[in-house]
Amino acid sequence: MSVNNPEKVTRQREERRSQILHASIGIFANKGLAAAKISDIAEAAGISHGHVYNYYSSKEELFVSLVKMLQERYGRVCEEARGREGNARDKLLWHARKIGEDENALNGMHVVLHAETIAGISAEEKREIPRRAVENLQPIIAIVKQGQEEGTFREGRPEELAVLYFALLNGVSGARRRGLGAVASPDEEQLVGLLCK
Amino acid sequence: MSVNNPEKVTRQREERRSQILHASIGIFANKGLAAAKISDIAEAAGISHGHVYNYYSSKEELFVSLVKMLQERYGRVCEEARGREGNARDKLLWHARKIGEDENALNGMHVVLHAETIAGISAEEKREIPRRAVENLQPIIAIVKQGQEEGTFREGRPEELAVLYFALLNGVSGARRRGLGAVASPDEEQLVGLLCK
Amino acid sequence: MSVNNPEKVTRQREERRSQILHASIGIFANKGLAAAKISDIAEAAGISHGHVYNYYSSKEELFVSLVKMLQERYGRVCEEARGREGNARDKLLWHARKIGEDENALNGMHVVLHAETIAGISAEEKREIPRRAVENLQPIIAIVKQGQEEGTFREGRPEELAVLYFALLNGVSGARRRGLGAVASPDEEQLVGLLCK
Amino acid sequence: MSVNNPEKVTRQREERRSQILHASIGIFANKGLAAAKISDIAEAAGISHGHVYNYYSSKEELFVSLVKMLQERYGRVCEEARGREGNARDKLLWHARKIGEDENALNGMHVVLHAETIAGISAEEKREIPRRAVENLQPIIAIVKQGQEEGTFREGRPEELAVLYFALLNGVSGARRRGLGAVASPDEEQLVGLLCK
DNA sequence: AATGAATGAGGCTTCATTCAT
DNA sequence: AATGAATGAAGCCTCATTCAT
Repeated sequence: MSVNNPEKVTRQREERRSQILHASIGIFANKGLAAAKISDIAEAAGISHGHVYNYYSSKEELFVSLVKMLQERYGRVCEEARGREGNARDKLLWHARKIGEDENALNGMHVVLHAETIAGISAEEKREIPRRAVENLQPIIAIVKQGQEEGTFREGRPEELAVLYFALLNGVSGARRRGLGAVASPDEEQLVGLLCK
Repeated sequence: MSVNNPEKVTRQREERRSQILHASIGIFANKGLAAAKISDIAEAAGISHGHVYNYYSSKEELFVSLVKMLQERYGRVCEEARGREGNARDKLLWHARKIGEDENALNGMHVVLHAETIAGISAEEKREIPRRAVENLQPIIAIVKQGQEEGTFREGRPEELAVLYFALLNGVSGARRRGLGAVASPDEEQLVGLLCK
Repeated sequence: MSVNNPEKVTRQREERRSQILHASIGIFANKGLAAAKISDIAEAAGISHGHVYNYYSSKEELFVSLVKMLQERYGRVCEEARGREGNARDKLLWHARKIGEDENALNGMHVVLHAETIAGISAEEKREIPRRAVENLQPIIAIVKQGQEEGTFREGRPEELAVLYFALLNGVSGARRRGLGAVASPDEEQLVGLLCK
Repeated sequence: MSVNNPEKVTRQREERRSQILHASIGIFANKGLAAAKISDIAEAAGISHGHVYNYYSSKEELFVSLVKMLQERYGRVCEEARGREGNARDKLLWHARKIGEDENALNGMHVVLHAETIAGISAEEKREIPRRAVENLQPIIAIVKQGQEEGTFREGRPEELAVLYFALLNGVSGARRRGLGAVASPDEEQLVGLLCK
């Protein structure tokens, strides 16, 4: 069957690539690139370790593919937030909740944040990562501008507020990933509230 | 000399331990425990790789010692901030600047934040790390309480505001460590300002 | 094939373990645990050094497995000797010849004899080794008793004669392994003869 | 003082060499050449590890010196046994007891017996060791001949009986070094008795 | 003489990657 | 496609040896 249906073959191949990629998020997030073993990822994906190499030529390529996918996915969420109906506060709240409720997204941020400092990936890819990060910040900047125009957001350069928002998002997700969640786990409303007057 | 002066020998030994420890901060911060090579650290410390083992019995012990030292040092800064003269805003500003101006402190936060999720360290040490993290949060919580009493800080549970402050500190230091610093680099005044009305 | 036949896979795995174990006898006998290199053993087994670790988790585990196997095999020879038809002298002669003609058995005695004094193996295993050694002495003791009842063996506590026999077996095999074989190489008949009147 | 008395300096140097040599017997006997650490030996000798190298240029040289010393000492005991007054049985009994009561001598046999199979010593030294061993066997052979002439010893080639005696001596000392001593510990009278009618 | 800090060669072990099945 | 046996590069760690004091 698959022999006779090249389109289906391609689709199945894409699905398998995606399966491996998603299985690797938690592994990379918890262990980092160096400590993550291909066999860990294969096990999480439910395949043999050798089979991973039929889809990705190396651990680094898998990692870079993952980072790219995560950044693009995160970028789409940012774009979607900006494009929503309503005021800036609601947009940002929707964004924070969208990220906060998705464990993969939280883990993904973690993965991405460490990708740049990492050895073993090509220089070109290393340049792409912060470029996409800056690109992904634009919709947030736009939302902040809207909020300032609406008079609900704090004053200050929108870029800086956007970075602070991103820092909060990461910091809070990190705190949850660790022990501080037991002390206090601020919700998204508080988080977004900090940017408002 | 060293034969005749045991006190000096002990001190020199401590200095060498400290030298290795400090040399390792940047390495661990940039690469993580798994990717950091003992030979990297030895090189940064200006000694041979074998000599490291005259001071630390393993890479893991070195890492755990570093995390402990960094947490204690961070804890002292937090305590000192709380104990200072003046209002809560000034205390927190002093704290943020103290951390922000010290590259080792920033790198150190990064090291510590990833220590807990890491394999290869004893269960006991793993428990100690979040315990010390929570302990170190107490002075910040106290400052937040003071700020709320003074009427300058936002309302909300002090614990949650303290966690948000910590998240901001980390997030901003992380953003500086990476490419976002080029877009915008919020200063400490803005950072602390978010917690104020 | 291997995919479809789990029984065969298991058997092949056992065979490979056994292959490594047997290859290691000569290495350990000639060099001892500390001086024996995993790469020596791998080379003797005809595989790469890394592959050894797919079958044994460490050099020590391999060594302990070897000692255990050798003791059990030696024990079976002792049991078989006791269970044979005939008088005590013939039984012991058969035993001495069985051991003497098998280079692996001779090397094996050598390995086992040094296992107990060795560092780097677990306390439990260290206790097991002399226990099995004593257990393996029992059939010899029984043969000595029979010989004394038949009136052909020397008087004395059977345990002590059995230990003397064991000492002779080892000592003669050791002498052969070394230079004294050139001077004189007593045969099994002489060896067993010493225990007889 | 020592500056002014070169003879005394030489003597003290010899004493220190001897001290190290004797301290090393137990270490080498228990661990073997490869596993014995210079620091173990230095500790047993009560000096610093670096100081050992003021007396021996390498671990191998120390080991070879030890083996030589032990063989010569053993040779003197053999010679003395042969030269004693009395019948062969008493001579051999005296010999066995002399060796048996001296822990260093027992450990020493153990050291020597493994010296030949060991790597890391020069080819010339490797040839010397069995040569001295054969040389040391001569007095025992002479005693055996005397015993056969006296009619108290078993028949057979004297060389072979001497080798058997040596095997017994080693085997019994080995059994004592290990667990079999708990089962039975044949005394020298029994040991020598085996060679007699 | 005596110490122990320092070096680096070498062996153990892991795991990314390949490849026969 | 899928498996896992097999390889070997690379990093941890030990310890023989050197050397400044």
